[in-house]
Amino acid sequence: MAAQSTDAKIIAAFSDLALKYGYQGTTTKKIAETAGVNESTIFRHFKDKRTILERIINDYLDDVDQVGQNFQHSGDIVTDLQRVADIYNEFVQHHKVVFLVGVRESYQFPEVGKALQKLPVRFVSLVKNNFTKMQAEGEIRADIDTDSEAANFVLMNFGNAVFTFSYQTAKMAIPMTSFKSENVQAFAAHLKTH
Amino acid sequence: MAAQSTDAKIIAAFSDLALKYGYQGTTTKKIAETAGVNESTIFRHFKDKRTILERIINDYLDDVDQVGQNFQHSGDIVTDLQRVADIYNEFVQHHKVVFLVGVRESYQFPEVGKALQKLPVRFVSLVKNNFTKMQAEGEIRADIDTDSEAANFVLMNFGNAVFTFSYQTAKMAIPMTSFKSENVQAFAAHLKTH
DNA sequence: TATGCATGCAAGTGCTTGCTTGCATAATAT
DNA sequence: ATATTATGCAAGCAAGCACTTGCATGCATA
Repeated sequence: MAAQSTDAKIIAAFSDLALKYGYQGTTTKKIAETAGVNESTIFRHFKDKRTILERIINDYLDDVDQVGQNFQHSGDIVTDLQRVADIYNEFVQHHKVVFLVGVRESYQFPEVGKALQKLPVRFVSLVKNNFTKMQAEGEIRADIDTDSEAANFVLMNFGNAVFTFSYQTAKMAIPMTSFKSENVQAFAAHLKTH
Repeated sequence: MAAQSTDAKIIAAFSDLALKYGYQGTTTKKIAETAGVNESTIFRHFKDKRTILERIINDYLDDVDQVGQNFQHSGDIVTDLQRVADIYNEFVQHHKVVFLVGVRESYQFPEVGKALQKLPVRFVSLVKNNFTKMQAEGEIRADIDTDSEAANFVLMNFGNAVFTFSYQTAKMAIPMTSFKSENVQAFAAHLKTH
């Protein structure tokens, strides 16, 4: 294990705790314990607690405008939507602190709420463009409303992500492999030209 | 406006604030101000802050096992799913405090998390039963996987509910009328026998 | 060897939180 | 009329919070 910088240790501890207890429930004392660092050290590295979150948000902001940018259009609707679901899921997992704080505590962090809004916007347009292309190719039906379908698909992925985080302890969450092979597959099959 | 009992005023104030600021962000001082009641009065009516929430959870629990019980099967898939979406939405609106605290702060309230899990379970089975019946009637396709379709529909409604609450200030939320006439309609149309 | 930097440690500060207490007052029920 | 009940009010308490400060210590660099 590579030696972690103090900054990194603090951010890792903060992230761990924020997932479990939320931002408000994450105290600087607990961050210090978890990071194996003195509490005062935290404030030598970060002006205040909020600044730790802001650093994490900045990482997210660096990524969000590029997500799905290198998406590979396969020509098959099922494959494509499964890829999109994967990209969405990986992005959310990678930025789960921002995602969860945004969903849970955006009333405290308008900035996080605003930042998070970019996600559905980007994915809806990604999916919608894909649908339009596939309609032209004759892969999917011409008579569908691409706006509604794209919104539905993103809502489904969003719902699944929130559901997974909220209920992961309860074994109710759908494993990603099943979500793709069953749920996404079922959704995609309906769009296919027949 | 009918004179509200002190209990009711406190619960109403708590609910208002919990929606805006979450449970942790709802202080007894603010509850008192909002309810127009002295802070000490709160503790004469409720053992502690948590008990206020518990009262609200009990109301939810009284309802959740009966939701959708009097659902009227119309025979038309679009109509039926629109009705289900309505029932889901009304239930969530009516119990939004439990819904939101459950989504946001279930790590603090395992009881709320557990209580909330009943919702998707109930709706999935409601929708699935409906699908099975409609397949027998020839209204919807026989070759669909009713489990996946029901899960997708509930995920979509859940996602939309969370999304609406999180982003209602940002004008990004989908109005319920559009959600029904466009999103639900698109979903349902795919299931129909052709 | 000397200098600077990052950290630990211990103490503490001011604020907010949930919650309590004792007493005065007014309305309500008997 | 008397007793009971509900409330307001003011003060306060213990705990937890984010954050600060001063000093000692070790480590790396010059």
